Amino acid sequence: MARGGQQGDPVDWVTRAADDAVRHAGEGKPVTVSSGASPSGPVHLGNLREFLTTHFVADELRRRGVAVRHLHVWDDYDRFRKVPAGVPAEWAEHIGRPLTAVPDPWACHDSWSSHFKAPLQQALADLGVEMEEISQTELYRSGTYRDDVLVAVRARHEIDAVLARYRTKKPAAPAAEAGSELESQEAAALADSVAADDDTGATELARFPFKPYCRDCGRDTVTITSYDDETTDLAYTCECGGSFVTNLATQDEGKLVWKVDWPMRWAHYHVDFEAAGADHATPGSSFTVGHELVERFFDMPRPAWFGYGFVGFAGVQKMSSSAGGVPTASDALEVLEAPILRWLYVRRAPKQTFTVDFGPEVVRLYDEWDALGRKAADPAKRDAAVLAWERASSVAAGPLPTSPVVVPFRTLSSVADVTAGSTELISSVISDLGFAHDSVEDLQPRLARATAWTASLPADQRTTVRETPDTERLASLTEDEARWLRIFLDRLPEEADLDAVTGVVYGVPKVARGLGFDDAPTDEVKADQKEFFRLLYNLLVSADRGPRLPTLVLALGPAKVRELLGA
RNA sequence: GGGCCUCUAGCUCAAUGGGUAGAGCAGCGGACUUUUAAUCCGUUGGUUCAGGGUUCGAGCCCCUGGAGGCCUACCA
Repeated sequence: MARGGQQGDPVDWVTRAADDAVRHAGEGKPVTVSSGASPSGPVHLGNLREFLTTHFVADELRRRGVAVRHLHVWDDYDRFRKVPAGVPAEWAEHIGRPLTAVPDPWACHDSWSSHFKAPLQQALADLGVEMEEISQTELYRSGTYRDDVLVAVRARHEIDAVLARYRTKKPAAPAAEAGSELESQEAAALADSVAADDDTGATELARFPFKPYCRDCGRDTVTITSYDDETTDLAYTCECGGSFVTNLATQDEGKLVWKVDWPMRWAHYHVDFEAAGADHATPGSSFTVGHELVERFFDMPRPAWFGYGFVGFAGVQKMSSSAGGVPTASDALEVLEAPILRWLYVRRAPKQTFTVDFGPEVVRLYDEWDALGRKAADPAKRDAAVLAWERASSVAAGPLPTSPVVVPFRTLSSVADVTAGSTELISSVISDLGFAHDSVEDLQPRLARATAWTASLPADQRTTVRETPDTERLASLTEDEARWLRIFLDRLPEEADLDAVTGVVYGVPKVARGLGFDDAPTDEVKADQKEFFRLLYNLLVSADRGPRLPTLVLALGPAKVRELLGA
C-alpha cells in the first residue's frame, strides 16, 4: 500500500510498534503495554525514555480506539544496593533492604522509593502520560505472584539451564594466543564458572530463583539452606545471624530474582509490548533470556519489543536540582514546554541516541518547533515530521496546554534577561514589541520557561543591569557625552512608547549637531551614534554593547534609566 | 568475545518501512536611522567515511573494511 508516495498516512516507529502490539494481543483484543523502572535514584531524562516510548505506543492505540492498558511497574521491591554520594553513611545499614523499606534521607517522603517516584509522577502528569502504576512491593507482599513464584521454583533446574547457557562463554581460544589482560580475566571468570557448575548442592541453592528478605533484619543477605518441593518450605540463614523457614505457598517474604521476575510479570499481565533500554537489549542480557523463559515456563509468547538508545545531556548549567547531577524530567520541564520535551523523544527512531541540550540550542529548538507547528496547520503538508508534531502536541484525550499568544522564545528570554524577572514588566515590553495580548497568562506556559532558562545561563551570556549609577564614569564624561546625556534625559518620554524612545535614542546626536529629530543622519551623526550608544551601554549595563537600546530603555523604565544616567 | 549507535556543508545536526540531499550558525552580498546571540532579503558551500552489491533509482537496504562512541559478559 501507500505506493507512489501520493496518499496514505505517514508512518513512524510508533505506528509500527502499535501494529506489533495489536498483532501480539490478537486483533480486537485489549492490549497491554508495559514499562518498568526502579526508583533507586533520581529518574533522569534517560529513564524518561522508558516511560515516554511506552506512552506513545499506548497513546497511538487509544487514538485508534483500541482498549489499552499502560501498566507501569515500579521495581521498588528491589534491594537498596549502595549509598550514593550525598547520603549519610549510616544508610549503609539499609543495604540489602527493599527500596520501600529504606527511609528517605531527606525526610520528605515515607521511603527512599517514594522520594524518587513523586517528582516523576508530577512530571508525567504534566507530560500527559496516563498510566496505571503498580508497586512490586505491594504485589509481592500481598501474595499476588504466589502461583507464579511456585511455577518458577518448580522449573528452577530448567530455568537455570537456560540462564547457564547465556552466561557460559564459549571456551576462549587457545591460551597460547596470549591475549590482553581482559581476556585472561575472562578466562579466569570462565574457570570459576565451570568449577561452580561442577559443584552441586550449594550452588544449586545459590541459584535459587526466589530470594527471601530476612524476617528479622529485612535484608536479602541470606543464604538458602534447603528447599522442600513437597512442603514448599524454604530455609535460610542470614548474615545478621537469623535462621528462618518461609513457606512459598502461604507466606510472601521475598521475590523472584530479576531475570525471572521480568518474564513472570509479562505472563502475569499478558504484556503485549515492552521496550527495553540498550543495556537490556543486548544478547544474553535480561531481555533475551526473559524471552526464552516466558515462552518455555510461563507459556506465553514473548512480548513485541525493541531496544531504545540512551539519552545524553549538554549545556547543563544551574540545572539539575535533584541529587545526582543528572537532569530529570522536572528539570527539563522548567525550560521546555511539555510538548517540546515529548517531541524530543518521539521524533527520533528509538534506537537512535540523542542529546538534550539546555544551552543555546534551546532557542533553536523552540524556533523549529514553532515552524513545524505552522507547517502542521496545512493538511496538505502532513508528513512524518508533522505526525511527530501531532504526537508531541496532543494525546488521545486532547491537546496539551500551549501559550495562547505565541512569542518567539528568543524574544521572551531576551526581555526576561533585562527586566529582572517581573512578569508584568515583561508582558508590557512584549506588548510594546508588537505582540498584543490581554494578560500575562496569555504568554504562559512559555514565559515561565523563558524566564527559567535565562536565569540558568552563565553570567557572561546574560545582561547585568547596574544597580547603582557608575559615578566614576559619570564624573569623567567628555563634553560631547555630557551634552548627549543632557539632551537624552531632557527628551526621554515618561510613557512607554517604543517608537518615541527609538526616536530619542537615535535623535540625540542629531540634535547635538544642530539637526532636527527626524532629519536623515549624516556620517558624523552616525559616528556619534556609535559613541553615544556605547556610553549608554556603559552606564546601564557596564558593557560596550547589549540589547537594542530602545527595548532596553523600555524594559528598565524611565525612572531606572534616569537614575543610572545620573539625572 | 557478543551486540548496538554514529560518520552528510567550515561547525552542530535533519532527511521516519528507497523517489530531485536540507536547516541553523558561520561566511559572503544587500537592506534597515540600529554596535545588539531580539530585523529582513539574497547567496556561497556536500564524491553523504571507503569499496563492492541489490535496484529503473541508494544518505537510507545487503556485504567487506576504516574511524569514533556506548552497552554487555554467573551473584543486575
